[in-house]
Amino acid sequence: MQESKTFESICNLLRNHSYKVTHQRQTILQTFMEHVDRHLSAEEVYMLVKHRDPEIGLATVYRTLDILAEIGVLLKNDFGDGRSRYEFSRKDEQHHHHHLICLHCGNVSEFDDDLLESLEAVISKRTQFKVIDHDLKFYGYCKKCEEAL
Amino acid sequence: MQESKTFESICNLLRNHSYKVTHQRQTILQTFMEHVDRHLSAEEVYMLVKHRDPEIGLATVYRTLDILAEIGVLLKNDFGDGRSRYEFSRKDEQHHHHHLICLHCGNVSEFDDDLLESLEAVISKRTQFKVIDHDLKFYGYCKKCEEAL
DNA sequence: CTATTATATGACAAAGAGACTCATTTGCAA
DNA sequence: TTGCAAATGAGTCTCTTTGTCATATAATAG
Ligand SMILES: [Mn+2]
Ligand SMILES: [Mn+2]
Ligand SMILES: [Zn+2]
Ligand SMILES: [Zn+2]
Repeated sequence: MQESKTFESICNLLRNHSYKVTHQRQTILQTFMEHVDRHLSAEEVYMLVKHRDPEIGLATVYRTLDILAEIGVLLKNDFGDGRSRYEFSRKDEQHHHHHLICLHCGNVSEFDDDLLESLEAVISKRTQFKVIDHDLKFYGYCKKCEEAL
Repeated sequence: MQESKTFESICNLLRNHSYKVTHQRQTILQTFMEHVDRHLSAEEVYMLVKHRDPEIGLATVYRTLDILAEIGVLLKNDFGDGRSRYEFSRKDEQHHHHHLICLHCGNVSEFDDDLLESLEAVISKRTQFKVIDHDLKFYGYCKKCEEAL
């Protein structure tokens, strides 16, 4: 049974992993939940969070994002811009979506597809490599930038 | 007509892009050609190069690798270990291979497949995104590590 | 072959993301 | 309410990569 990721369920998830549900972690989580569709960096989260509670430190943001990724609430991405970017992990996706990264404006959009599952099987069969996960990114130009050129 | 990537042809490629063929660039290139199958970081190249010419500076290695990637001689990869890794670009591959990264020992192996070409076409059709390039990595365990666990 | 000059180089400093340190604070279980 | 392990914030530190600049050197013209 797949538990839906409400604020409360995530707090419980923290407790189940014996992490304390601190005021700071709640604020960071709440802030993140208001930007479900975005791919935020630690610094960006820090800025958003500071608006709600200026006392929170950057190190705490880094630590909290790490923990949320570790317990499966967030996904940590690397889009090649020199900083990690986090997004809310959808409750209903067994294997995650792919990313379309615009080489001009940096905008990140998404693409769903399960073709990679079969490719993982091919790899495990053809090579001696046991595949656990994959990461697929497409680089190109978004509609807006393509039209502007 | 595909020119084969000999040492001389790459020197000419540098000249054609109005880059000077300096002693340092030749040494770095020669060193790289002795490790065709590896995915070297700038620091690793620096160490190998220092053996042949201890006078070469790290900044020059960084700059040279950048240039060689820019003119298509090298490919710049990010395997998530916090540093860029370069490899010789094969003359005969229109679209590059994928990488299998071991989560235990960090070893990188390769996998050839052209399934992604068709996926790029699907994306360009289904979304408004103009795909230029892609990057596919698989994470898991290499034969050696899988057996040892 | 020599002079000219734009480019390249090496040493060093600096930037930027993120991890580490440690004194102080706080969640939470007893 | 108390006790204490865990968490926090401020600052320091590490590491990769880029920037600066005085000096050196390919490439080119004469
Ligand atoms: Mn996403
Ligand atoms: Mn490779
Ligand atoms: Zn764009
Ligand atoms: Zn391994």
